[in-house]
Amino acid sequence: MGRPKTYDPEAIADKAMELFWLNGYHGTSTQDLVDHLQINRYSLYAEFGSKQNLYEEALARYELNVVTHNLSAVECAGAGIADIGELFEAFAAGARSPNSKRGCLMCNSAAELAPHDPNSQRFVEANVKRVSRAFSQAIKNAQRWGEVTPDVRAIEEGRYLAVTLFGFFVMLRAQIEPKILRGAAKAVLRYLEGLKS
Amino acid sequence: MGRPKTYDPEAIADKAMELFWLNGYHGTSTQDLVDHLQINRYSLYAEFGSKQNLYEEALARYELNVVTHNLSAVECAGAGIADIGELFEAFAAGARSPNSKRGCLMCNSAAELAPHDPNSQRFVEANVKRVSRAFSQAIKNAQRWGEVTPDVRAIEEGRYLAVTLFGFFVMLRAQIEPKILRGAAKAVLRYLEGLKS
DNA sequence: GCTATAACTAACTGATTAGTTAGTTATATA
DNA sequence: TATATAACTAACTAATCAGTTAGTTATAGC
Repeated sequence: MGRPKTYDPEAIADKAMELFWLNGYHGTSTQDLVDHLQINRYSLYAEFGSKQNLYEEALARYELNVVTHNLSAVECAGAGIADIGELFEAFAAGARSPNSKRGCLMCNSAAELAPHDPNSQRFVEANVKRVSRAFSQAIKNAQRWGEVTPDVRAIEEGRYLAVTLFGFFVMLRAQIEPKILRGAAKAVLRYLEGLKS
Repeated sequence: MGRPKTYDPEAIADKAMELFWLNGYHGTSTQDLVDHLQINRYSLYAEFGSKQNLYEEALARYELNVVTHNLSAVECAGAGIADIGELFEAFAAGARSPNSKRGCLMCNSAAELAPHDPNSQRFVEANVKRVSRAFSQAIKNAQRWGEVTPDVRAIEEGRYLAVTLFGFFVMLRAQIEPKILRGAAKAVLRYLEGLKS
């Protein structure tokens, strides 16, 4: 009963995610949200409670949708070294493209909010662990079928690749010259080759 | 002539740098600056013009003092592979230490302001290039005295290391579990060893 | 069609934002 | 010691911040 909502809560959260992703938490005002989301101020607060809460909703949806999409090839059961390399090449290829300056919402949140907001910190840390595990799992896969030598420490290498990926995200967001990322990606590929022998 | 300043402009800029470093640009209000710097509101604006201007002053001083200090071992003429490794080990060792959550001001600026502020972007890009060059120069040094094989592409590897270092900074700022950075640092050391053969 | 319910509109709150200004005070020079 | 100069204090501005509220409207169930 009662008047039905004229908005779709998930669609609103997705649009909020886009705004926070591009402009950051402090760089996105509630007025920006009201202006760009198809929702009025009252309903925004009735639905999400606070700006902070909506931001956390955005982080959750980013993890669920964007990260899952970006990591799909590396997280799949048959992932190997080539899939890791292609991930880095793809991000390097996107340098200074229209959407690249959004970087990664988790990375942006790490720099802007994580040191002062425990909730954001947990989201970021969970994301880092997920990415680390995805990489190390892909390396373990490659070890299982003999592509990578058994002496390689998959967990440490996975953490290393995760940290490096966050470095790529920072470069994308700062619109650093593409040649920097292309050079870095080439080095990543050679490093990955080195795991094989 | 006229009444003398009761403050030291450089000391004020340094304190501003500390605040921006810890809390970010949007996270530091002019009131915060007035409260924590030994300067009154009028003089703050008379001396620095605007918050934005003071922030750029802070970036410049960070580059001049902090970055120069952190890179000193790698930028010196006799730097080699060991100096690069020690740099990463030192940052990894600082994970979750009191000051580590400041991360790196250039990295924080990259995530918060660079995509929307051309001036900040230039500071960040210049810093990335400086760090890249420092690493590649150290690799070239090592090649000159035969520590590193001549086929290693020093420039690309330097860019790679710079990107990875920014990844470390993000992890420090987000207070990620120390074991992640320790694992990553170990992998960096093995990677550096790999340059030798 | 009546009524309970919940979402709507739009104006509002007090706090905080970056930045300014009028009037006061301290010093170097003459 | 008189004066020009520049930094000081403290109150002020208009805009914006996140969040609230009173009154209106649309719908589902009866």
